[in-house]
Amino acid sequence: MEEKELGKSLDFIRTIISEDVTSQKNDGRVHTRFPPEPNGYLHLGHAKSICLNFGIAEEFNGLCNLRLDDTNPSAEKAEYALAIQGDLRWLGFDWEDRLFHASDNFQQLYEWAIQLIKDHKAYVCDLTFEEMREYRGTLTEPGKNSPYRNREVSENIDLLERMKKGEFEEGTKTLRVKIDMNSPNLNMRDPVIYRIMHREHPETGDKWKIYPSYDFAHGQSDSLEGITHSLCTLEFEHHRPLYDWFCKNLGIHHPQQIEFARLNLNYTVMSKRKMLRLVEEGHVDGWDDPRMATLSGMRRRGFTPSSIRSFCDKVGLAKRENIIEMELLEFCLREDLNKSAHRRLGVLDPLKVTISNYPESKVEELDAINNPEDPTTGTRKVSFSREVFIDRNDFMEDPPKKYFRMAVGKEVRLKYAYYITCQKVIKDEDGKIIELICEYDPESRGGGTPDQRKVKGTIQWVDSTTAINPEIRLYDRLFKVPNPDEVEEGKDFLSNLNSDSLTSLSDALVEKSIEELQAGEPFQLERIGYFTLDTKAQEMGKLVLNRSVAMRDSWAKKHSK
RNA sequence: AGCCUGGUGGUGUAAUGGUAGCACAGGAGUUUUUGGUACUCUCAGUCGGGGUUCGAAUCCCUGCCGGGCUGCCA
Repeated sequence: MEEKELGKSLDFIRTIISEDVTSQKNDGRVHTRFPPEPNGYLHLGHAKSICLNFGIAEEFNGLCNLRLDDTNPSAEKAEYALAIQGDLRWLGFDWEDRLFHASDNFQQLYEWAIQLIKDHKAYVCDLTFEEMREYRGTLTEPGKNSPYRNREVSENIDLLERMKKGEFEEGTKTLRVKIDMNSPNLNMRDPVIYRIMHREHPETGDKWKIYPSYDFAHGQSDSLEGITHSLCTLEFEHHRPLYDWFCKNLGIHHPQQIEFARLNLNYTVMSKRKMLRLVEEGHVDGWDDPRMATLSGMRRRGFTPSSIRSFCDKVGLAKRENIIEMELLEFCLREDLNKSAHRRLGVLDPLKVTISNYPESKVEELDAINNPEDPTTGTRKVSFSREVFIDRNDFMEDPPKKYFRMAVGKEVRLKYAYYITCQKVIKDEDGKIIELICEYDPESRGGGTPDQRKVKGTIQWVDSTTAINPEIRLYDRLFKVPNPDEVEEGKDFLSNLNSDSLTSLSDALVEKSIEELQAGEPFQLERIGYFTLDTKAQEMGKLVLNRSVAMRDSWAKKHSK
């Protein structure tokens, strides 16, 4: 990652941090953290937070921790914790030996709860869910104090200890903190800081029967880890007064919470809840479906870590709600892959071309450039013979004016091979074109002629004697509309699903060298797009190509209007 | 409804009282053995209304619009 250049304008968070460093707040130290809850897979929205937290740490010579925010064992699993670390490493970030869990602090949090009780600032409450809701008041009306609010310190301690031991049923008691039932901020109306949960925890097993809430664990974990700037998304804004309240009343190191707007991408969904529905109801192939905005899905689709980091850098950072256009993501991928991906030849919809003046049994090896953007990658051999295949849409019987590709009587270049001219079109009984009879110019070997004559069209092809036939999957946006949440009365986001988001091609032909590639390794099929081999298919011994993103196509764009 | 928060081209983001800039998208062109890439040019914006000021995207007032909050989720 490159350093932020001095003099470049900083976003509002970096501005705050840089001022703090200048004023020697926290002794000029910068320490951030990325704190996912291990209850699902990481997605692009997390990537924004990851790049922010790790990026800032690096730019300010600080540190960034990974913390698993595991305060609620009902949905959290070790499997997720592992996947999170894998995705993070894949993205290219390193937390060294600083992997922490909120659960590492359960004992300390418990002691702090006792301290709050002794300070008359916390109490055990017997109100049920329903009662508590009634007592809380509403957005416009104040709440009223719980009848249990003034229990004796000793009784509170006794009750909390028994809650901890598991003497009470779930939902029968909570530990609440005594703040202000009249506060306009509902989070301050005596929030619950411990609830009873008779549940195994992935880290602490059955040791605890009570678990701290997010509000009671997050700021304190930040504090214990020596975090200086606690960056989170906007919906935690109303929790900041609570965050501050705990640090102040516990008298502990007080990190600064700063909120930023979360990332939204059009034509997709970015919440765990909605993604979970897509997975559970079978609308996609799993969390790592290549159409999903999860990091695992994007990895399988063929996104590179650096393209995602570049994207996160470009989306900017502010407090206003935003919906980023998919085009920016695609741009970042193409920008990266154009420079790094090797080129290969393939045709999605093969059309046979017989070169009538090419010797029957001759097969020759031609040189093809691996990457014109990087000459050091050299060339490879591709075979050529009398019978090759081109893409069906590279031929037209009645071409429009500026059509540069093949048509009867027109000369085109087969890339890296020869100039050919179509003489004749062969059709089946239904009138479908099944073969083109062409003649080649032996002088044009390699794609150029001694007389330097120009051909406007250059098309890709594959040789019939060596081509292989993998399955090719093309992906489109998952939803038909930019904002899937915009729905008619009575419908939900699933009604906006794009039923054509996956297209599988079975007839495609590609050059043989592709079977030697590793899953995940990006390559370009010239003029078609960037691809990678599907991981899951490769594990099963099948060759499946996922298209990561199509090439920009200004011709198609113009002619679709 | 109350509280909090935010409004800059189509999208996103800068400018912190002094030339409204950058990127993506869109349009036009040059180069090209990818209708790709690269390069050039171009379109397009301060939510409305008042005020303060020599000067306002920026400060004040007011209206409008968006988002968040009534979990023992995070």
